[in-house]
Amino acid sequence: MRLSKKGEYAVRALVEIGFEAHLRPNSLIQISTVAERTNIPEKFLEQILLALRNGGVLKSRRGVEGGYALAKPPEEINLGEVVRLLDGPLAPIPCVSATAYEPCTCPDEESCGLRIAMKQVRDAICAILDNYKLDRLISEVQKRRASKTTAWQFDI
Amino acid sequence: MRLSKKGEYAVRALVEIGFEAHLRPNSLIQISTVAERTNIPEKFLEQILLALRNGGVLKSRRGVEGGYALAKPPEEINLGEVVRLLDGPLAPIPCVSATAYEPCTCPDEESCGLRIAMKQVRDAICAILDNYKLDRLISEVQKRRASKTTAWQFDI
DNA sequence: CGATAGTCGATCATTTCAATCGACTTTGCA
DNA sequence: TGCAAAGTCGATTGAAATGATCGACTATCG
Repeated sequence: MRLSKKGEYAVRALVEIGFEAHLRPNSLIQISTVAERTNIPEKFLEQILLALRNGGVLKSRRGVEGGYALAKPPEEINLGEVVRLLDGPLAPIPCVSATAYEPCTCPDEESCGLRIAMKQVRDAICAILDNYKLDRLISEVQKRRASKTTAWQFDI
Repeated sequence: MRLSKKGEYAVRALVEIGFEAHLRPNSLIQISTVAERTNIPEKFLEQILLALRNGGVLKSRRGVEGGYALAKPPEEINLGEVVRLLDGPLAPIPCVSATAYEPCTCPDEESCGLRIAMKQVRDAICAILDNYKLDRLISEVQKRRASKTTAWQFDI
């Protein structure tokens, strides 16, 4: 039931890019900067950001002063979308996928026990990720980062 | 976020074995029979049943009239246990796994957005699978199989 | 023109997955 | 005792996915 590195890096990078957008609206951030800050191999990250761009989540500009930015406001980007873009369907098995259904090899899909259970798992995963908007995630992150720095700031 | 074939086959086979136990208590069922009924490659199924046996979910007897049966009552077998046995941890990423934690490459685990979101996913998956007992699953299956056959039986 | 930065396709090594093979052991029964 | 049925076990295989890297190309700005 693992998320791939691509899916993992995509979310981590997106949080960083969204964070930057929050600090400096209308700015662009470079692949190399994102790679540094997130600890993601730069060349690999390149592929991932490109996929996010082609999927309409990011926009980019080439050349000097170029870089990436969110293609839409963070409240319109949800994690389900992002993970699907890089990892494919969220469903644990294809016969319970709403977005990429494929039949199973079991004798009868209607009464298949595995399917009954995995349908519930799929629904639970989708309920979380399809409703997790980037703005909410970023504010969660911000809250935690803030409580780290202020911890010693007030401790004079 | 896929379940492997092993995990898939394990649950399907277990439902079949549990079903048999319900119909004929104290009986053993052969690999070949399970393979036929569930449409699972026999030699592959062999590996899986062996793992379930070594994991304490099934018991077996060799030789003539040998076969497999549940090692404990179906209300003591949960799907989380079964899936972990064949597929490893349920968590989407190792840094949110309770049973197999491993650190991440992100700069700060505490404030990592990916981790915040995936923790929730992990909890949701575990809440479902660790509480899904085999007896409940089997009765769900039975209900659906029954409604299939009686559909025409009453339709005289 | 030249530096910067994204784009794109190809390639690669490793691991995982799904499955199969063959030899072996245990068991029950004739 | 010997044979057939059935589980056990280790090795191997082929294919695919994964994670990553390389190098050439293109757009943009000053």
